[in-house]
Amino acid sequence: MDQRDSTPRYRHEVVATVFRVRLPVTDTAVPAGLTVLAWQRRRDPYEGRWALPSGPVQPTESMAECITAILAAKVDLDQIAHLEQLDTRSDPDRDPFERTIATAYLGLVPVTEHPTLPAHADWLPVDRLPPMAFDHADIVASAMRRLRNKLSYTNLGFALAAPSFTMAELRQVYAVALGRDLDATNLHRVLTRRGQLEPTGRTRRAGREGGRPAQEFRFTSRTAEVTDQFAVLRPGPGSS
Amino acid sequence: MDQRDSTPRYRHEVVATVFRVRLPVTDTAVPAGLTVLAWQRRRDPYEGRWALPSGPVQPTESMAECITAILAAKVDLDQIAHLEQLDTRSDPDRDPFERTIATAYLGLVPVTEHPTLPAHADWLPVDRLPPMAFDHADIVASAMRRLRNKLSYTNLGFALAAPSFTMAELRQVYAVALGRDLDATNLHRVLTRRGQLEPTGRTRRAGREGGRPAQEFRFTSRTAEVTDQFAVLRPGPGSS
DNA sequence: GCAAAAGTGTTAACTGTACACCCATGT
DNA sequence: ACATGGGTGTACAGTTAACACTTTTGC
Repeated sequence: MDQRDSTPRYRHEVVATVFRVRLPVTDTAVPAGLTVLAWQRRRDPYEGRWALPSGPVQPTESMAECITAILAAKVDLDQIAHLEQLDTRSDPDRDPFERTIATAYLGLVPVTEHPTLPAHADWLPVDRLPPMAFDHADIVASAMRRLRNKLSYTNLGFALAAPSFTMAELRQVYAVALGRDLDATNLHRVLTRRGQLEPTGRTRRAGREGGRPAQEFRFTSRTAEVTDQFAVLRPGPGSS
Repeated sequence: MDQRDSTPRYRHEVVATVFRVRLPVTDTAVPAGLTVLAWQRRRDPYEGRWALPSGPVQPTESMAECITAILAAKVDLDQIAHLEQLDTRSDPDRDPFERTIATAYLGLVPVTEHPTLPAHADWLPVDRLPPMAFDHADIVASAMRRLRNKLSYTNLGFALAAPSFTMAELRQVYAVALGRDLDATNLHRVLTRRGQLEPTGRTRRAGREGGRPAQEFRFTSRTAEVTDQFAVLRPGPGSS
């Protein structure tokens, strides 16, 4: 703050970690799992390696505008249901070409969206990532931790699920995103108690093998909200 | 990533939000409360206003090293018990002089430490902040939210409290940091169950007005750890 | 003995998991 | 009718807030 003119300048990038749930498809070898949007680099450094979408911040735009513009080049913007900032990486050697400070973002695309990707871009399974350029593998790992935590205490599920769904479908989405199975009954109870869920009134037709038709639900809000106060040291129920 | 040579460069700063609990002192007008380290600017922009410690990232250092160096100029480094990154601000107009991207950090100093501050620096009460330079008031607000949340589900209390303390003292520290009162009994139970607390074996002498002598406690760990898994959608106790 | 402060125990509320059971539909 | 899957209810465990009660000290 004191030597304003002798201050060094740096390249500053934003890096997008966009997740999408891939559901299991019956009679298919395509594995279910969480996937992340990436593209294969066609120049040095790290030519041939997979990398997250990224790009430099332009002089008149904020990082939020920048990440938006970068994602617009890969997918349809309406398909990004949630976007939030993660941490900023500043290791001087993280870019072998020139020092670059990078701010990571977390983006979420609902299962129902199927963006037409440009060439050299694809959805990679997070549990079997190929070698990634720069520190991008580490960025994916930290974005995943953030997503899994936030699924627990926020309504972030809305950004992964379809606009309307049955509880069985929602359970599948959560199971894939969390990387473990969970009980649809209890998921319903928890989300309902928090006021995250409401029935659409419609009902699905039963499958070809019979079974009771499922109710259709939707999330009450489609913007990010904290719906569960952290577990402890909270004021009692009486003091709200 | 594509136009490597036409990429613009920016000043990049780190900004420190260092909190310290000020306990109530009997027979004194000094108000108890959470305080934040700041200094009064002596040059434009925002001459005369209060600002958080900040400074530009140097070419060969990471931001972590940079924030450390900046704080070393204000306080003793051993006195910073915890330091973590917050969000990064990129509004093109946040610095009227020249575009500057800034990464905020959260630092914590225990109540027992009384750093000798340089001239024009002071601890400001967060609930009665004077007008601040740049977006620093907003940074303080977001740092406070982070601190208060983390006190609930991590062992971060160790960074605010003394090395050893009675439960009454610890309750005071938490009450000031959280901005509301809480029960020493329950605080003890919660922290003990999580394994955050252990008795030192020593015991304090009673006050001059009598009363049972207090046990002395300390935190079992003095590095940041998440001690409470988020409340929900967790695997059951049986599946661990 | 009495007041003051620390520590213990008890109760009630809330939240989440596990699981048995009932319900609606297609064949 | 019966298999299939959706939905409801119940039991249980874990965690926390609230608060009365006991213990230990100084005066």
